[in-house]
Amino acid sequence: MPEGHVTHRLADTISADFAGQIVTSSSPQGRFANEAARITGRVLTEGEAYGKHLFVGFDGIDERVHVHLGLAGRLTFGAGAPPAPVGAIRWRMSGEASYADLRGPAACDLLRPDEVTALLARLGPDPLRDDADPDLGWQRVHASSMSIAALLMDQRVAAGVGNIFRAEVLYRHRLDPMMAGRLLRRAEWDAIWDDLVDLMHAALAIGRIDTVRPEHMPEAMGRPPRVDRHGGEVYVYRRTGQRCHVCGSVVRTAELAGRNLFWCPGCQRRSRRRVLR
DNA sequence: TGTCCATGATCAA
DNA sequence: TGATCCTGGACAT
Repeated sequence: MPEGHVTHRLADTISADFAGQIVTSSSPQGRFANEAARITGRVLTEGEAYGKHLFVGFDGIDERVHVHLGLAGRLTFGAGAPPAPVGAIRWRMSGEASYADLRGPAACDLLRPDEVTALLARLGPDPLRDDADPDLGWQRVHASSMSIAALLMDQRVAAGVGNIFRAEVLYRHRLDPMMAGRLLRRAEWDAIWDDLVDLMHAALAIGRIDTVRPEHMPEAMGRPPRVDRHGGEVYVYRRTGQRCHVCGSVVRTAELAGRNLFWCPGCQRRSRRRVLR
């Protein structure tokens, strides 16, 4: 259940809980058994995240563990010695005082440095990383006739952005999701990028995605709190059929490239700008 | 107990 | 565009 802030948070937790410690590594489910065995007895150096990809390094071995949670994956932590495995645990790692369990990842591999390099070459700038260059994202957006909604899900445009940040950032900038990328102005992209940097850092710090501005928060508008199951206050994500907090229009949804897209037809108008169908 | 669904991405056609 | 993979939670039966 991850967008980029989750992966970065996990990387930070791994570093905080295990860095400098000799770890024990296993694969109760079995599919990562050979690789996991090579980790046991090594000192963990650090966890690091690029977009939705998580890397874990160890002393004395060039390869790094690479994890991508996909839709279903989750990485959880516990204190003390690990209990008997419950469910399908692909990778279990334990340190001096805690353990981590990985379930259902889309990817869990041991990658050589050249493989890591190749993987990172497929990623665009990550709003959560200081080394990100938003111009690389702009180049793709500016050159594309695809919708801005589709482009924001492209990890080469902005690594770590997922369905929630996509929907919410488009809402916050009042953009029609189906507007072609090439019709976006540079200033609009820069504003989107800056907003992603802010929103994703806030989500990283808080551990949930909040995108609603103070003046639109339920308390400020005299309404009861409305926190989505994902854990945050949002404008349109998964609010199909409910009224927009700002203009009162009914929030809509449509499937786009196999994912649910949410938007407010009142605030995100098909404006004077030409848009895709 | 079963089905559908999810903050994702890849692959074949 | 559709099928597929991964796991577990929500919901229906």
